[in-house]
Amino acid sequence: MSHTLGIRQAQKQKTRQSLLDAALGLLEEQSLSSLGLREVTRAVGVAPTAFYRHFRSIADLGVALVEEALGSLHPMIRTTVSTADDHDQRIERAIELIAGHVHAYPAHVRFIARERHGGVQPVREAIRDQLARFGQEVKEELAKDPVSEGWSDDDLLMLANLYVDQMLITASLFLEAQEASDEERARVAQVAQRQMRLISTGRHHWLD
Amino acid sequence: MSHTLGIRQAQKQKTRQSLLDAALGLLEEQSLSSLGLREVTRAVGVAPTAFYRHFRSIADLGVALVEEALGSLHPMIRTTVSTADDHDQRIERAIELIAGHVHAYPAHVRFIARERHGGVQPVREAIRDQLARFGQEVKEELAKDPVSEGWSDDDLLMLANLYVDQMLITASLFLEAQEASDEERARVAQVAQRQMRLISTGRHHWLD
DNA sequence: TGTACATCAGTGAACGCGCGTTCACTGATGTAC
DNA sequence: TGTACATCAGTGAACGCGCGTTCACTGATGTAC
Repeated sequence: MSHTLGIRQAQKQKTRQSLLDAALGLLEEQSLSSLGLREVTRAVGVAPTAFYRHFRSIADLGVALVEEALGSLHPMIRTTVSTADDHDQRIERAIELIAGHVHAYPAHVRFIARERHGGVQPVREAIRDQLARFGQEVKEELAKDPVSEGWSDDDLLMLANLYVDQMLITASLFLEAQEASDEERARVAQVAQRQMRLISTGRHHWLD
Repeated sequence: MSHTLGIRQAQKQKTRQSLLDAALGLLEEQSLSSLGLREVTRAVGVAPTAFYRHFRSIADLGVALVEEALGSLHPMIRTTVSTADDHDQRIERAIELIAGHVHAYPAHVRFIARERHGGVQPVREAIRDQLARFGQEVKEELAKDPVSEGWSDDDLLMLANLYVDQMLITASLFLEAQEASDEERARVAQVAQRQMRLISTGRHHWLD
């Protein structure tokens, strides 16, 4: 049978998760650097001092949120880049995947977009590290594609990071379009698709 | 002769500018949404209440900072995009211009990168509006280029916004590289140049 | 299974502090004659 | 040029409030026998 946590551990994890969830909710309308510890505990319904049983500080909680928001995305990104479809179909599915993710986890996406250049250094660094990993992973998948024959390692990474940044921009545009109409969302998808296609066109003629 | 402000008006503008400068300095290490009014007035050396003679709120000051940071950039961007050089030279000069701007106004650049997705809505909107203007202006300049023959208006704007986003990403990378070595800055410049060139390559083959 | 002790997640009072905003004020600058 | 009044940028005291952090605590859960 699977390892079962003790009652105490299970309850602790539950409270910790509540703190993360509450913080994420409160961050829809402010930045991490202005989020208060008491604000978070109040939202959860525990004493302010309980916070310290789980995190050293708000910055520490922020780093945990980065892991929660990006940690599980690595396999998803790998498969999306590597699937053996036609190139245009691959782009289309990538955009759909981003739209779906933004729809399912809008608060996480907003958090990453906001704190990527935000005022809390450890959180910025955690995001930068995760994005660098994405870049490496996309590069590795791109390297397997026959189109990449003759490409230098530097150029593959350059292209991979271009794709990663483009994904983030697209996610942030979908986020803005969330509260708008279906038409607006479709428009965002179409523009994002054509930008990706233009980059892809550049890729195919890079060594001309 | 030019219009001279009264002593009172001149002094008022000076204090206002001091508030903006002090705020920008304090924002190197935090976000606007956590910046305090008293913090700003303390840094300037005026009473907290003096703040209200110039701005309704910190958000209001933030909007003024957006104008200061981006307002004067419009002509600069137009000339950079439109100059009649060789395409590769144009890219090289654009990257140099960004590097120079980041070096001359690091705090302004950091402010825009940070608050573009930050926690203060009016500021986010002001930045979005300015960037949309940049997009339009770049589009208009691109339209004059013979390479754009046969392009739809939508596609021109799509490309223009791709360039604008790429400029911001590059600026933000230069900012991170500011405190690092010359080599690091050169590496950023090289990667940025090749990304721009790849986009440019896609542009030349878009209608193939 | 029952008992005696250890652990530790969450409590609640207390602290000193800086916050944003109000208000009536002052005194230098501006204006009308 | 001089005078008398108006304007208004900046002041300083006061307010109520929520903040982060400390501390000794409680009582349910865990562990050893």
